[in-house]
Amino acid sequence: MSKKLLIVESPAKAKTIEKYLGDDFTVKSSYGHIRDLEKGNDLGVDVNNGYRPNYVIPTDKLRTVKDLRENAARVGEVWLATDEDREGEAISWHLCEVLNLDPRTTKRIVFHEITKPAIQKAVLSPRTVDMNVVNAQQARRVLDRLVGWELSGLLWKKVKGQLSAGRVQSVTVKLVVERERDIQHFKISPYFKIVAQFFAKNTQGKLVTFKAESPTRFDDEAGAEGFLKKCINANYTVNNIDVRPTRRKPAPPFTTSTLQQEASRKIGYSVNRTMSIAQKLYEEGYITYMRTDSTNMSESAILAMGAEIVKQFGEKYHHERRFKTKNESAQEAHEAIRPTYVERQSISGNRDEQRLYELIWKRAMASQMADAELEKTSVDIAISTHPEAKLVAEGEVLKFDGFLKLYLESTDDEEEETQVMLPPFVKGQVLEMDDMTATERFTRPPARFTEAGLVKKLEELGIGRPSTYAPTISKIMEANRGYVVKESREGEERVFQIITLKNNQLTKKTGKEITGTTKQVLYPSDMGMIVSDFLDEHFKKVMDYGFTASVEQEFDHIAEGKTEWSSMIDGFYRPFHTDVEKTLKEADRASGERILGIDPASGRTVLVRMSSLGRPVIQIGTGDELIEKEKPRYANLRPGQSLESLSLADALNSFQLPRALGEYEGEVLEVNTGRYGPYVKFGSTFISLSKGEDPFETSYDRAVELVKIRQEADRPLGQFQSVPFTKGKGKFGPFIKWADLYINIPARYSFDTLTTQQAVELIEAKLEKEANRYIHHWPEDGISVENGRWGPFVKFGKAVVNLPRMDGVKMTADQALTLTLIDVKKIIETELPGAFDEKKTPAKKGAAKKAAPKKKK
DNA sequence: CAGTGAGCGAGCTTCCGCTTGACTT
Repeated sequence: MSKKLLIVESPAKAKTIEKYLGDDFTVKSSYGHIRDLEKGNDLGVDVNNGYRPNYVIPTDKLRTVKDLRENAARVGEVWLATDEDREGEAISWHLCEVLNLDPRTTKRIVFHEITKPAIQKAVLSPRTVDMNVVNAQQARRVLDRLVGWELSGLLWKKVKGQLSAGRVQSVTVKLVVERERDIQHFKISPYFKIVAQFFAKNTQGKLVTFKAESPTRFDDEAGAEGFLKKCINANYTVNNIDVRPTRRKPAPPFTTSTLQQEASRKIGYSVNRTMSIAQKLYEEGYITYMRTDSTNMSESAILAMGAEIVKQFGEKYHHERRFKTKNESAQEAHEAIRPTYVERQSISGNRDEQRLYELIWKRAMASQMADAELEKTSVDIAISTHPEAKLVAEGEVLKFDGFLKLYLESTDDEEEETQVMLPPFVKGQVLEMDDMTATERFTRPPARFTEAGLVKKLEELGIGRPSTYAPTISKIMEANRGYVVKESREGEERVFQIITLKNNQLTKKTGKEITGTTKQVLYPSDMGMIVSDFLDEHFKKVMDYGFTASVEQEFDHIAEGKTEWSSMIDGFYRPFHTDVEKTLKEADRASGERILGIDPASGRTVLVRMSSLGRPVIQIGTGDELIEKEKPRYANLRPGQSLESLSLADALNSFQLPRALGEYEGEVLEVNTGRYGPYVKFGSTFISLSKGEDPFETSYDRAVELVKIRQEADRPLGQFQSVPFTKGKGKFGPFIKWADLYINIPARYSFDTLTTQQAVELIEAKLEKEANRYIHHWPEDGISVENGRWGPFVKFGKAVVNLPRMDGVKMTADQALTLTLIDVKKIIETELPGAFDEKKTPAKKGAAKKAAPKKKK
């Protein structure tokens, strides 16, 4: 009975595989990597000694490793079944190192799909760890550390502390910066397009209208007007009819990147949201693994989908397809993202989960369905008075829907034309025109990236991996040192000309439209631009979009055993490190400073720059202009302004704050902007302006309105247990404040007309819930066992302690009820050793525990 | 919470890629 231990990367996978393998194997998970380069003050790599890596087990992996060691000791043999890609091979090798296994003899198996036949087959042909592939991973890891650590360290000295740089994140930021500049420098030019509206009879003999457009466009109004003038008193005849059958093919099933794009376009999810919902679906067993670069599906899945399509739609709709992954950097360790059981058309779960699942199901099914067949019609219309010109009407008819029955891939282009059906025509047919218009249009600058659009670009460039797309996007948008911000901005009004020809009369008018409106798109911050420019100037090679692709090729050579990994790293590192040293010595601090001109009032220099706090600032007066001990005047940038594009006039405008608005009820009213955004000051009370409100525009009336709202909110609504309560609107929506308690007001109540009676009900309900929160409560010990979102947990002062698991399973509330104070103290003692030794207050313990992981390197 | 921002300058920060659970508004 020599049982075997099989180690995979994902616990969800472990569960499934254990089911397929039967009693011979125990299957455990490594939860990804188990060792990493040491994270100290040095590089964690010995650059003077063949780049020897210093690997350690991170503290949060100690438990996993301990568990694996115990399991390994219990069995006769350990098998490694980590993913078949560079990282997976390395994890297997690290497991050998940590579990004292010989990599030359330890059995290593791989599967690209988690199906019973695939796994049973894999077990029959084990191999051993491929050290060449492991070395390619070590090279990847070491290179990323050297680049990341040295560039970040340089930024701390030349720009600001806390900043980060790396092979992936820095070019990602550069993409956003360059796109923004392309947009800023784009020259919008107007043109006129000509569209005529005609009448014709449809197949039922009913008169309908259709549109035809001139293929020629005009650069100016005179040209467009000339065209229309020429059409006065013209006759229009059908000159040529071109009918062309076309086909459309379904897109391949989802990879991580395409899932993120479509979930963003079709249901508006951020990449993070998509991934966390997909993770949930995966853990529930509804879909295959969600971090993949492959469009391949298992044979059994292809068969099952075929059967389902035939069953639901008939044989005609079925077309078996196998998709080749186009992306060169793909490592294809997993399948495409597909439903595990195609018969399951919908799932239980919350709305988000259902919508994402439905998207995945449809996309996978559609990929095995027949082409859609269309008929495209193009009709040329001759103009009697204008023989060298023509108008063209285009239409499209769907002859057979095929895969479109289920799924149509979206595009980023907003101006997606919907299908137009044309009436039937015969050659020579005379058409009656309703009107013809020349409308002024404008060339459009490239669009800013959405999160998912940026992921798409990264994938095209081979930068980053499926598991890192979402974290990379989050990284560059991090709150305090964001290089990139996601924002929606309002557009501007634009006037355009319209010339109409109707009843042989020309008329002109102007129209208005809003242009440049954006929704949840990525803008570079000032810091993003400064850092990106700095790195680009001094590290051309690393900042080149092709850098990752070229080092990937070198990693491939290592994996094939053609190159020794440390010599590859040496070839990169020597010149790179020289550049770092040189930049450190020679480069100026990067502050993005720009002189805007002279302040007419004082005659002093006006400039913008990044302050040492990492905030952009406008400054008046510098160096010699200031008299002794005098400080320059400072002002902040307003939302939407940037260091790079701020004008002198806008800069001077910002010095209008603080602005006195007058008096109200004998108190001074003033508007200003502070650390927490713009506010109105009323005597000694501060009232924040609502989001997007411009302090430069705030009127006296608006300020009084805000004061009144505040006074209203502060007026007690009533009393409960002789303690007054008030209502207000906060970060998390409307609330009632009673004593120290904040109680959310649910949407079913009307905030404005909330009665005292209703408020009391809400307070009572909250108190009731608070009471139920505790499973045990020992206030004198500062200990409680409470019901949390993830089940029961122990609270010790401010510290949170998890209850021990039984075979990895969490304790239920009922089980927690049986715990005594002694039991709970023991649990705390194990988790927080020495918690009861000294005479420290529980609160201090909590603080100490929180600080601990940071200090321990 | 509410007008900072050089100047003097301790000691801190950081990478990419695998994974999940984290934790108590």
